[in-house]
Amino acid sequence: MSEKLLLIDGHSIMNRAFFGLPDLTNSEGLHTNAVYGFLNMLFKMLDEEEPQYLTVAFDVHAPTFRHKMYDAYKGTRKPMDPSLREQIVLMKEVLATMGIPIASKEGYEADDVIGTLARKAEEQGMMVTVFSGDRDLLQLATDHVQIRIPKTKGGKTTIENYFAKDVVEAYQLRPKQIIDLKGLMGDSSDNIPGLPGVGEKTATKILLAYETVENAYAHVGEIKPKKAMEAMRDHYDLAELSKTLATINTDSPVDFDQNTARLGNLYTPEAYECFRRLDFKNLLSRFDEKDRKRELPVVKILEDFQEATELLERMKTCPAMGLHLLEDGKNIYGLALAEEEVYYIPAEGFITGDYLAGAVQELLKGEGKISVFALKPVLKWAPADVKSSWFDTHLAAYLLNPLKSLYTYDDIAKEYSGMVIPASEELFDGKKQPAIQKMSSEQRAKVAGYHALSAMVSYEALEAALKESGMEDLYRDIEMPLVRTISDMEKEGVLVRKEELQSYGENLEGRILELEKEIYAMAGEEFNILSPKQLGVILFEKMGLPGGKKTKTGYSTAADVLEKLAPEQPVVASILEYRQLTKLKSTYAEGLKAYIDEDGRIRSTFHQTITATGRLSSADPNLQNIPIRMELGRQIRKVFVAKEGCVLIDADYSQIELRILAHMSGDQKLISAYNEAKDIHRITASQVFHVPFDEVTPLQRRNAKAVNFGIVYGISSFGLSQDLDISRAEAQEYINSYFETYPGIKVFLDTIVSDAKEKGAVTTLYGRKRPLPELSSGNFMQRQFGERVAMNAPIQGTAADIMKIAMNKVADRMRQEGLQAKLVLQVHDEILIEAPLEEEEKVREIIQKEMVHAAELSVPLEIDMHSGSNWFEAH
DNA sequence: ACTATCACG
DNA sequence: ACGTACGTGATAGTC
Repeated sequence: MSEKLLLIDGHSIMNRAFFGLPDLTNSEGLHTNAVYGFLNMLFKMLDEEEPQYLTVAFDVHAPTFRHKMYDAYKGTRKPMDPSLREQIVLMKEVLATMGIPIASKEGYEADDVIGTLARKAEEQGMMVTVFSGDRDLLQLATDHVQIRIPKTKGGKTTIENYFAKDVVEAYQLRPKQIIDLKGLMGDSSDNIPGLPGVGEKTATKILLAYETVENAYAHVGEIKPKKAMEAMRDHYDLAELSKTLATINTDSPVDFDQNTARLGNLYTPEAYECFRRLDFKNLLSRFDEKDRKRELPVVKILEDFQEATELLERMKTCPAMGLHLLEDGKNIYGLALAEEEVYYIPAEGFITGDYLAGAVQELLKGEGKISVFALKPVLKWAPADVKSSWFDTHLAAYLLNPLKSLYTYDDIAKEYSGMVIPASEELFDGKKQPAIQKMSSEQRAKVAGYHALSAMVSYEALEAALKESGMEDLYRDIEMPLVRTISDMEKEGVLVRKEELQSYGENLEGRILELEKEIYAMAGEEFNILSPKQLGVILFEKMGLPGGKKTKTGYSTAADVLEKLAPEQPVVASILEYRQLTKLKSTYAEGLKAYIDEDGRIRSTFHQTITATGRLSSADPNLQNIPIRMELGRQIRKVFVAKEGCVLIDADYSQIELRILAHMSGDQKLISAYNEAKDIHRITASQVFHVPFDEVTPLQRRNAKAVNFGIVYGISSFGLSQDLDISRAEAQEYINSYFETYPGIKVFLDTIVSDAKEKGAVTTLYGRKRPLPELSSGNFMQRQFGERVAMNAPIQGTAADIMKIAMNKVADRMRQEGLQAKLVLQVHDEILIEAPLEEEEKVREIIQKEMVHAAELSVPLEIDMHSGSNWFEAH
């Protein structure tokens, strides 16, 4: 095996970190995000590449005056952000403490230094990995030189890897032709002009035909797209210049010296002190030889009763442990505990599931730190008040990055401790995890043991990261206690009248068959009405309706489209009703029936780690989308009932998001509006359209309401125009006059967006963060989307925070005051409680007080509250 | 596995 | 010139 050199493009990687991470500062107020990001990526590369040699290249001067020729010619070069400039100085100091060599050369760019070192190392028979964010460097790729480029997509960073063959695969061009490519298409981020009107597609086509810029010019008359031909003919000097600018000099006066570059011990006392001073707490664990080098422990299976009980006894006083209960909601199959070693106790023989549940309950009483991958299932078996010595790694990882679709024990361990633990797929041969009953005992031990191990090794770094990003209080005071609240709520479930649900479905069936016949008759043939494809053919081809294409695959048959297209067509009305009824039947009547437990209750799962904004989500079944807007659908709510002797109490916040907007923006006019009037949409209409409050027309109120919603969603004239079915210009006028009326809102939204661009994330009142990778996208649409998300997420997220606080308070008080009443559902701004009749009054007082005072804003929080024997009545 | 549609806040 | 309102989950159809 040949030795390997890792070459890092210092500026490029720091630049990415600087713009990609929130603005971190240490206790002295020093900005550290770029340094921190660089170090994280450096360590990741070292772990993956395991090189013997390492060098970081920098330009001599910051900012780099690369491409002087062109800068002089164009006179545009943004000066470097002073904070980044300072961090580059700091970075070099940090690297020095770790003994990592820095390469740079007066008069040459870092690219040239990297190119030269890569070539020389390759000539010495080494493998080379170049790590940079700059695609220019692809020209350096060979069979032995790999270029690795980090790429952020959907919030997570992946790395693209290019040997020469990979460049060919991705670009259809040899690495050297990347220079020609830039020569033709330019590179705005590098101030390379390129030819006007020539983009990647055209440039590639030209190079596939002519190999090089020079040869293409020699055949300039033959160049295919006429525009490109003219550009080449008239601006060849630009192409030549661009090519020169894009060329990396692999013959600059630097030498690769094995002795200097050899990788020694990075974890020096000086580096430790330096990391500590910079508050890089979660990087400090790398200095601990034991943690860093620690190999994957074997999971010890304790089948012997004596051994198992001894372990459980000993663990009661363990200062810190990872714990994982292997269960599926019905049975407990085993318990894993991790400290120095990892143990698994199967529920077999004398050790029953109940015994293990009792053991967990005892362990939870201990003083030591207990870290779990997911607390909720543990609390279902062992209910208890959440203690501050407990830690849920899954929940913490979600707060730190709520955009991931999945949080797995192996990912968390890798990211927050560096330990590589086999993923679940590895244990099950690439397949998804089977039911626990179907696992072998070794598999059970590993699944449980690895979860416990991951929790054990990850919690310190997670805790430090939460603190660093200002989410410690959110985690401790809101999210962790909420685990208990949700656990209890899920366990309780909501009572459903199965027979009534059944007959509701049967009633629908009759009308559905009727509609089906009608539609077939009008269409002149039988077809599948629910197939957009078949329906499209019938409506737009056979029946000749004015069909506008809309979706990727064909005609859109969405309800709003059909309504606009043919409001008078009876077949359209029938189709829409058919859709509505089949939806009610399949999703609600039949769908829900399948979830009714033995005791007549439905137990949904409320996920705490799904949404980007901090809301809960409900699944299996989803009880947060039970119909209400249409009368027929709304009837379904009558089957959700209170049990004998109880009543359902429903309470929902009144316009909580708009109130939060009023508070966060501080707009005096909106704040006073809330302190004065009951009907906010009416008062908005009155102020925006300049009419007396009592003379607001229903249409004006409707429009004002739509604008209010739009503001919360991250207003756009297009969206508003779609919603109100008006022209974009009209929508824009509404928006303009709204902002004139409430100037504070405009300032607030503008500030949020510019803040978000600077920090790469937005924050709720309670510190919850929503990263915004979309804002740095090269795609205009994506950026536009990012701006709307930036406006919406703090508002929606703060509402979610407040509701979570309220739920905790309500549940706590009901429990503490010895009431039987229980939370049974949450629907974002609404909670549903089942209470014994004799507790109704007391519970209503609790709900009123705790929901309204969950937060003290500059406008009052108000709720609507109703009781009834079923959900229909109570809402 | 993906798309289109539609239920909710 | 682009083509969008923000956040979810379930179902049926299609590939």
